[in-house]
Amino acid sequence: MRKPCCDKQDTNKGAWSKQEDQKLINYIRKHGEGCWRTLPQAAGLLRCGKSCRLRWTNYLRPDLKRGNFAEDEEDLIIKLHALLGNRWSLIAGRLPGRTDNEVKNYWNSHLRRKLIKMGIDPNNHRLTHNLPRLQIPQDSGSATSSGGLKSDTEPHNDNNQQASDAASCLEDGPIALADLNLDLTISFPSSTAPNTTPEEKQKNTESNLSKEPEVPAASFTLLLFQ
DNA sequence: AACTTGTGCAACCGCCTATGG
DNA sequence: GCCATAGGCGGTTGCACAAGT
Repeated sequence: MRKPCCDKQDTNKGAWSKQEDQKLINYIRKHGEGCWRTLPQAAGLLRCGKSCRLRWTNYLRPDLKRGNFAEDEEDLIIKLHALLGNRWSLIAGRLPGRTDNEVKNYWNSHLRRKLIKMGIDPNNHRLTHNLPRLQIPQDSGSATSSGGLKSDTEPHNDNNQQASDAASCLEDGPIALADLNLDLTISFPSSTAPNTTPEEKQKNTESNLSKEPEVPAASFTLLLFQ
């Protein structure tokens, strides 16, 4: 039913060459972003529009930071992930110069492991029952779980001192998250009924967020750290 | 030196949503 | 309201390189 986004047999795949990059940069400098479907032909590229968009947004955009993530960026990613789950584009939206792909990769390759090492389940940001090294999950669903804010109750393991720096905001578990939720609920106009449950509030908050990604990063961050 | 395993990252795929006719 | 299309998103893959044996 749906047509492919491009004629696959006429397009290049795989890594981009310098010439291709240059063509794309030149074209976008001249004509700006947009109309990705027709862009490849107009720019003289044998790529599909999606590929061009991805290359531009993830790699060629001039405002990209690149390089290692700073500690405060790490913290912010962890906090936002606890709040938003795998909504990488939303998370990346709060990190100037970072792309969703970059954040996602960094999470999967660094932060997930880091949390696991500290004995924190990266999916729900709660302390795990056992000592970390005894239960490194093979996969834990490959971060497929939607959200990461499951409401399964988990006793707080007071003996586990390892959950510190990066996860410090989550030391109090659900309580800390609830505070964050409250802040966010206040920050966005919402039709939420006064006596909605925390879960409902969370849901509403999330849907507001996904509908209004243009909320200024600064105000969001401020609220987040209040 | 050769091989294996692990890691990081760019890119692709398929699905979902928004939009316009 | 329905349909087609473009754009966007998250999950996954594949490759290059590093580290370990």
